[in-house]
Amino acid sequence: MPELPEVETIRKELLPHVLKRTIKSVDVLWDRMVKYPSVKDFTRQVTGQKITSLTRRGKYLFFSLSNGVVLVMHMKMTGSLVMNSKDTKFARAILNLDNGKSVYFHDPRKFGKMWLEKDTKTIISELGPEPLDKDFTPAALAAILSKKTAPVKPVLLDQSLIAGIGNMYADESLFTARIHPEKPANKLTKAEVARLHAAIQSVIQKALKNKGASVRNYIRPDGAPGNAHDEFNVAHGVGKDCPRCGTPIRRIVVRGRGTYFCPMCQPKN
DNA sequence: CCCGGAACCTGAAGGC
DNA sequence: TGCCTTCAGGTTCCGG
Repeated sequence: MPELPEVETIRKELLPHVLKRTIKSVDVLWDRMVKYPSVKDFTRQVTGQKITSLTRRGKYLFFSLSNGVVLVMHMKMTGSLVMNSKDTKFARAILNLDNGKSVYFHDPRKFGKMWLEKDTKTIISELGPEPLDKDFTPAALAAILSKKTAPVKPVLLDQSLIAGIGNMYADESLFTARIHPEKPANKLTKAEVARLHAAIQSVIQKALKNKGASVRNYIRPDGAPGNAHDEFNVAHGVGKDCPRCGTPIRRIVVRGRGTYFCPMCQPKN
């Protein structure tokens, strides 16, 4: 699924195609993917505007437009942005640019959304720090975890606490830090918090380097897959063995999320 | 506040 | 081969 590394890869690779381009027209092929305003008002406010910047926070993409409006996109589970796509079976919206290129919003599941905001603050203020932010220190993570009695995994997934981590990278981070996903967040030792902090950063950095993980429908703007899933240790690894100790990877459900871990390397106690 | 569950959707995978 | 059921998981919303 598109998490921070996937959305950042989309942003980086889309940028040269869209920066300073004018949106000549918009085709909305699935009306309900526009959260607000109405499709008609959305189209009116976007058409003819120049894209002045493309930024990201957590899993949200922000196209800043020359009229001051911000076009926000969220890929949810199966969304992707592809330049000049030939396969239009799952195209839900198309931005046609003045350089003759088009941005296709593909989304088989139709969970993805786009909408307009007056600035990025309305979204960013609801989000916690990003894993690679300067202010995401071990002490900051410790403060976040100490307030929660919930299992550590859903805390990592809470975007208002930390922005950008999804199911795959939560599992990978907990494996790397050798922490059981159901351990109560406020029960982690200082050493575990330090390991988890380092693990989150290294997992996200590695995934960025590998241009995201193509486990489901995620593809990059040029249509190519990412490679981060090649280096997964446990995520979606049922039927495989732990690369560290050889124990079969187990799948449990934590707060409704499929969760993969090594019962030997990540003991409950 | 906290939690569980449903809703949004449809392709893929598994069972029979 | 084909029908049916279940599963996937980001986010929001609703009820207990």
